[in-house]
Amino acid sequence: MILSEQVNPPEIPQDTQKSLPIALLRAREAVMAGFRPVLARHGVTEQQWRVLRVLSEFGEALDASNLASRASILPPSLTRILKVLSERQMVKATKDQGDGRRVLVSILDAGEELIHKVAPESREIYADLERRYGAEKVESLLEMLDELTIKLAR
Amino acid sequence: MILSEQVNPPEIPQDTQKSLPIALLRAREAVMAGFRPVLARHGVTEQQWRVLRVLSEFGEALDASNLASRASILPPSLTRILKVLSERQMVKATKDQGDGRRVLVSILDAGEELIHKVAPESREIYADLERRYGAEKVESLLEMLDELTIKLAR
DNA sequence: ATTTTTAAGTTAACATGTTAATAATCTCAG
DNA sequence: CTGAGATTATTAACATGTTAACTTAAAAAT
Repeated sequence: MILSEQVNPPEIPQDTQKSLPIALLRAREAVMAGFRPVLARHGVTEQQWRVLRVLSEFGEALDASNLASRASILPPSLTRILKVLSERQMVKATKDQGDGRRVLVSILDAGEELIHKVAPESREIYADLERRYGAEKVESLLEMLDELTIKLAR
Repeated sequence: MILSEQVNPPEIPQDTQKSLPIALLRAREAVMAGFRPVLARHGVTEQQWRVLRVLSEFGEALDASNLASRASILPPSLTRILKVLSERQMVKATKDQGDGRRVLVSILDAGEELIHKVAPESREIYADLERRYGAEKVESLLEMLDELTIKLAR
């Protein structure tokens, strides 16, 4: 046995965890871990869910760019997602009259139904999160994240 | 001109932005927007960079599970990433003697070189972030994110 | 010692992220 | 009115995320 043998490697990768991008990624994963099963049980992905939610909350048709921006999804991804959601009769995409480039997307009944079915469970997950982490802290964290996003958006 | 014409749609999707997962996603995107170009200029993706960084900081070989966990990358993704990094001679993967299931990954010279070339620019980006958002706030945000991650990890 | 169970990685299949190129349409200067 | 330039959406190509199935090897049980 050699005395100068190094000690066991540290369990905590200090520097790596001090990275803001990774901390954001891990936090997001931790939050979504509770939420994803609910969506999976209803047969939709997280991104499909975001698209439906934005459309439902906005209340009327949205063009693709706007929709992509609000749902934080890149245009190429949105194109594919809309293909799936259209086949499932959850949304409808039509060409804009007056501007042939734009595609107007609106939510259909099947989409609204899904929203209404998932919403209660979703609220429950969120409530549990606030119980565990603290509702005020959630609010505070949201503000800090928004501020960071805004200050870096240039 | 019709007077009852609706006003322009609001720029700010209130409800949608109150979602923690989306806020985390947007913040992460805002941070990475400054960082990604640096990595792209050096020919690596964000995830490849994370793998190299973990290996470099750890200082010795890591088995795949451990590496995946520390880099916040899922095992299937890691398998593919290691294939690429191995071809580029940036890492080396060998079977563990004594446990034939484990794969031990270590960083090679080309990998360390990349780290040393990118690190200065990386620090610069991070410094700029702290200038814009505030170094104390970054610290505070990191703590809150870590706490959230821990409290949800069950 | 053989069987059973666990554990570690990989592969498969599909969805999305990411960047660049392309297609289609609109705008506007000339 | 026309053609250059800008805008919107799609397509392409590759990388990663995500879950499940599968393979191999180690550990535990009988």
